[in-house]
Amino acid sequence: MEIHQLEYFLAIDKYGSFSKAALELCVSQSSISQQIQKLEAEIGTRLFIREPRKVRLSPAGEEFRHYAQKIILDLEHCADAMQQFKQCTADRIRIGAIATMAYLGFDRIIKDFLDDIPPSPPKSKKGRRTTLSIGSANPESTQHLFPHPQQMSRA
Amino acid sequence: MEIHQLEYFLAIDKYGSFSKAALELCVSQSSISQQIQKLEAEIGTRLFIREPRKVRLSPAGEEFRHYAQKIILDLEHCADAMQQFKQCTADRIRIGAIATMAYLGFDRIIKDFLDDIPPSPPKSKKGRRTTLSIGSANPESTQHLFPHPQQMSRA
DNA sequence: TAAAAATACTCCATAGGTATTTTAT
DNA sequence: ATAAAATACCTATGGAGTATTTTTA
Repeated sequence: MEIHQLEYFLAIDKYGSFSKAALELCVSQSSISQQIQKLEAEIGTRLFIREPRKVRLSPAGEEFRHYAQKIILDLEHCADAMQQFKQCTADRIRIGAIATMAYLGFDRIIKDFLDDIPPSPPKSKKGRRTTLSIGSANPESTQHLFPHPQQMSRA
Repeated sequence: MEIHQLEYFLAIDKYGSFSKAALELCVSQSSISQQIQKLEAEIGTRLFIREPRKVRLSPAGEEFRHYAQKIILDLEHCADAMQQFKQCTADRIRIGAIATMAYLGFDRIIKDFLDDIPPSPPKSKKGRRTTLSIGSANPESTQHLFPHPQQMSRA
């Protein structure tokens, strides 16, 4: 039994459809189908009754839903509770895109986003500042809009 | 976050050691180490404080344990609850072993086990009976101690 | 210096993808 | 005839293994 199988199960129940659930979860209908079959094989019975236009829960599925919801909810609570301990050892996110994206204002969107979030505290020697660079795959032509301190010229 | 990571986490907490947990779980110490690092990376903080002779929970780990136990317990309850729906579409288990195993009475052990469990109901046409065959990899020399009905001679 | 964890690789099982077929009204 | 699930087949991510190195009381 896997967490993603529980998530797939709940999404199918929510939409009454394997394909709708696939769209919602951004995975293929085939993957959903395979994972549910695997889950059903492990449990030893069908969880869904397949009808031509929709799927509904079998009695076993009804029972299973109860647990699936509880477990997924607990996982969320767990993730929430752990937030307070999260240590932001800031690293760099590199976003690659064709030049047209900058022309369309993609850089502006990112800069505005960065302006919205609180600046990371420049405390520890290991900690890094949030920075933003826009450039091409060729490092030479990269414009460092918000260069790391070490990379800034001493001018 | 994965279920096996929660299980690894709890085993380490139980034994105060990555290696002991690995033994208990029948996986390598390396796998335990990797999975815990992955989990810690996802959560954003260390769950264990590594000391030379033992590991203990960090404050985040203490908090995490609470959730991990709850989730694993729910998963067990779920599995238990689903037992009642299990449809035993009996299939065949093939156990391969060197000839010496039969000499040592392995076949007897299995036969005694089968005698202990209730016979599967020979109801549906798809249902199969529990059977036991002892033989070599060469099908010709296989002794069918409990052959399938179809395979029995008509004598 | 000796234990235990971390790391560097290698392998392979399997989740997920695309394309197609089956199924049931 | 059609919409949806199942299946066949392929790819690639990542879990697990072995061997080795690092760590610290």
